[in-house]
Amino acid sequence: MTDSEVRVRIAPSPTGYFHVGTARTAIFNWLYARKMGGRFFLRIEDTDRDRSKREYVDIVLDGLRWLGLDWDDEPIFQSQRFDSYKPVAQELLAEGKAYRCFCSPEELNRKRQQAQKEKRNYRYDRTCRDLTETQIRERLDTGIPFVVRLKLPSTGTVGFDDVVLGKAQKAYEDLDDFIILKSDGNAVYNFAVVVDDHDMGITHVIRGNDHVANTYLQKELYQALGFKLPVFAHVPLILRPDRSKVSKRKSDKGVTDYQQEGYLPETLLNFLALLGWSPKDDREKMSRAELIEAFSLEAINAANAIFDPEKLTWLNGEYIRDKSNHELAKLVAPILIERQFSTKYALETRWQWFMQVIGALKERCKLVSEFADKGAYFFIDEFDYDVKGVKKRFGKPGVRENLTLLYERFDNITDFTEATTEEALRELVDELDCKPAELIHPTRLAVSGLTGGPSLFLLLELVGQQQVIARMKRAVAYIEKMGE
RNA sequence: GUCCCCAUCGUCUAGUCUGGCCCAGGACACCGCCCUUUCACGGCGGCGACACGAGUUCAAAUCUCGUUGGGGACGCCA
Repeated sequence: MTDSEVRVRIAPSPTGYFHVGTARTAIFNWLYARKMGGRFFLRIEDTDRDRSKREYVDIVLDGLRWLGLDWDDEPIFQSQRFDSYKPVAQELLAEGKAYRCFCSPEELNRKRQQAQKEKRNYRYDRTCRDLTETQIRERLDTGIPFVVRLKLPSTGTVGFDDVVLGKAQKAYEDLDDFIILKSDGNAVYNFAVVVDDHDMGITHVIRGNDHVANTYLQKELYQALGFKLPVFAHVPLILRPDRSKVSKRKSDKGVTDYQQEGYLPETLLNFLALLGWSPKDDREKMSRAELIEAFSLEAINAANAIFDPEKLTWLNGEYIRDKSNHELAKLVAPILIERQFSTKYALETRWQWFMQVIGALKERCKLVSEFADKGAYFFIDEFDYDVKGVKKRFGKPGVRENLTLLYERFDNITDFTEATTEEALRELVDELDCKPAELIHPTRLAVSGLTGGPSLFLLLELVGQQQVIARMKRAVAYIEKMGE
């Protein structure tokens, strides 16, 4: 690694859910690395065995891959670095910058509750900070478990420069001699992060602003250890419409959910990149390359942002319309197969037709899954009629007769196309001396079950002569039954 | 509760650092109109914000202070 090289990382903890906030932080880190010609690393923070499961790691990895956020080198697992922390803590202990604390969790808890009761702000009272050598020996010999705490000054302030927030500072009085090593000898998050970031040569720490409180503590560690301080950039949080933090517990959607619902990776990448950051011009739709080109840490906002699902959906519609029919067909096929609307074989043998169907539906779909929702009738014959549509289109007098006359004409067409079906319908319109709409709407409902959709004549051609006639007959029978 | 951070349309934001070009620009959503066999797409137009109060200044969305509101952190979790 060279001195000038930018090295950033995303450090997710695998909880079985790929948080949009994590994804957005990953995007910012990735964009910055790619923009600066630097390196983007992945570090899995899996030291909490209770919560971290192996298969959960894949959820994060798959999500990152799906978004196209390629990371450099192999991911680093914090759980495999357990041994790296202890020696560093020993060093701190030896230098008198840290000390052993023999206070029991119960005792601490009691004090914490007491403080809360008295409405005081709780801080560790530093009971063990000035234990003599012999006192420490005694306790060690008795086998009392201990944690290691970092010594902090009691007066003055800590501060750091943040690219997003500017200067942030806090009084030492509000800070604790925090624990760096648990009684089981393992590192606590704030300690592990500093050691890891240093060992990985991280130059820029770009993370959510829910970490600013940690940063003051971590800065103390950097100083005690003589490590070079990285550049900090605390990015705003993503909030739900009710302004609270997006979370799995509130059953908010994760990246995986958006993927499954039919959102495109380029949509999510683009949308998330624009939450808390802006290119400073009017661009809303930006490609990967444009995002990299325009990105800068300085342009990141300090204010938290609310996730607007409607805007996300709009953007997705934009991206869908940009895609070729072939690309979309490839994305829609698995959904059709999964819903048993079609089979792989059937789609492959009618690929040209399938692409036409996709083309007909394209500007009406904002989600990939909508092609299956709104175009089911292209693949299956059994569908219900839209309830409102039935009232409006099948309820009028003469509809049954007109539909009958029309399908008879359709039956006589030798080359059943968009043009010939239109010709046949318009001819009948002339003879009946009615409005085109009087035939068009009931026919659409009969053939598709819906009141809206692609141009009727294109729709007829794509559904095919036999199906069209069969469905119109079915509709006539249905209307007859209605009348009874 | 304590500490920290934040504050422009309902939402995402430009403008704030480097006061005047801003009676505030764009986008989503919403509402109209146009296109049209429907639904969409597209085009055009509309609605809609500088949280409040002081101060500094010839001039404040922009600077300062306060108030209010919102968020976050307060674990031998990460």
